[in-house]
Amino acid sequence: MEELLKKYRKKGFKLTPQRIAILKYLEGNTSHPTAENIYMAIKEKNPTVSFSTVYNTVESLKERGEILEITIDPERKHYDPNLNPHNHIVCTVCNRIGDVFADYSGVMNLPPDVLEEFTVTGSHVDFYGVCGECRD
Amino acid sequence: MEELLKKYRKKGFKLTPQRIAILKYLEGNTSHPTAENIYMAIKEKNPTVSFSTVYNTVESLKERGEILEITIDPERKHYDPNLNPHNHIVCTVCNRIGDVFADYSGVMNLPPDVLEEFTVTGSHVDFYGVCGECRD
DNA sequence: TTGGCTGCAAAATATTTGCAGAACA
DNA sequence: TGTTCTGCAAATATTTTGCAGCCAA
Repeated sequence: MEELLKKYRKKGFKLTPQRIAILKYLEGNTSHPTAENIYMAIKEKNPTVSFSTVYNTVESLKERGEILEITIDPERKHYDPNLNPHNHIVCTVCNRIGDVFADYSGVMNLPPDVLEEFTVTGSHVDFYGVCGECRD
Repeated sequence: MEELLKKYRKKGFKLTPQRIAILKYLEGNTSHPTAENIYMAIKEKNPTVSFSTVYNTVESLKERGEILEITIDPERKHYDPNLNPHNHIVCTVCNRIGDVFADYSGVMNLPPDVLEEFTVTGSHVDFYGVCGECRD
């Protein structure tokens, strides 16, 4: 845990109690939380934390490349602290997001007309489905 | 053009002047417009159209499977009248969305743990890049 | 005729921002 | 000590909704 804080201190990321709560919540978190999820989870132990601080902090972490913004749910942004290349599957009923660890790097072959118009920097493969809990 | 209206009439989709304007604007449109784009484009010739009507109509068209909602831009929803299987590439500078016509159906191979937890219904491959105009 | 659509306005939801005070480095 | 962060509140942006009147079928 101290490892985590040391890492951010070293990078010049100012550590306030609110930020520490956010970082601890995100560390190893695979639930792909929204800003509201983070806010709710943190509020329990840190009642004074504000929504602005959560938004400001995730924005800051996103800019520093410490977390990823996931654009798979049209209703709101989700965040993912797992920087290892992986993909996502979203339940079309409850919007829960799961991880998919598989290599789809082969899909980088693009038609010439696209390569002419765009300098391609990356790709995402997203999956859609229905999760076990929603199958009933 | 009359083909277009006939098609919707046949499906029991009530055709008002506002809806006709929206359908004509979307027909063959490859610009992946947002609700605002549609509203702005239509307002010129149809000054009384309201934002609600645009939202209601695209929602209705989406439910009927006549257009697709694109979730590639975290800031807003885009719509695509092209129902043929294809993918998208988004410019990370100006958010412009381009079409990618290529077959990536091979990516449907998912790890067993995911297949156990989800009934997979589909996949999307999205690309990120910088478009010609933003390269300067 | 009538059920569905429109437009207005208001509400709901998500996110951003200005600013004065607080606090980390 | 100074720069950055926090919290509040207000602003902004996107989308949805209630409802009275309208109109396509």
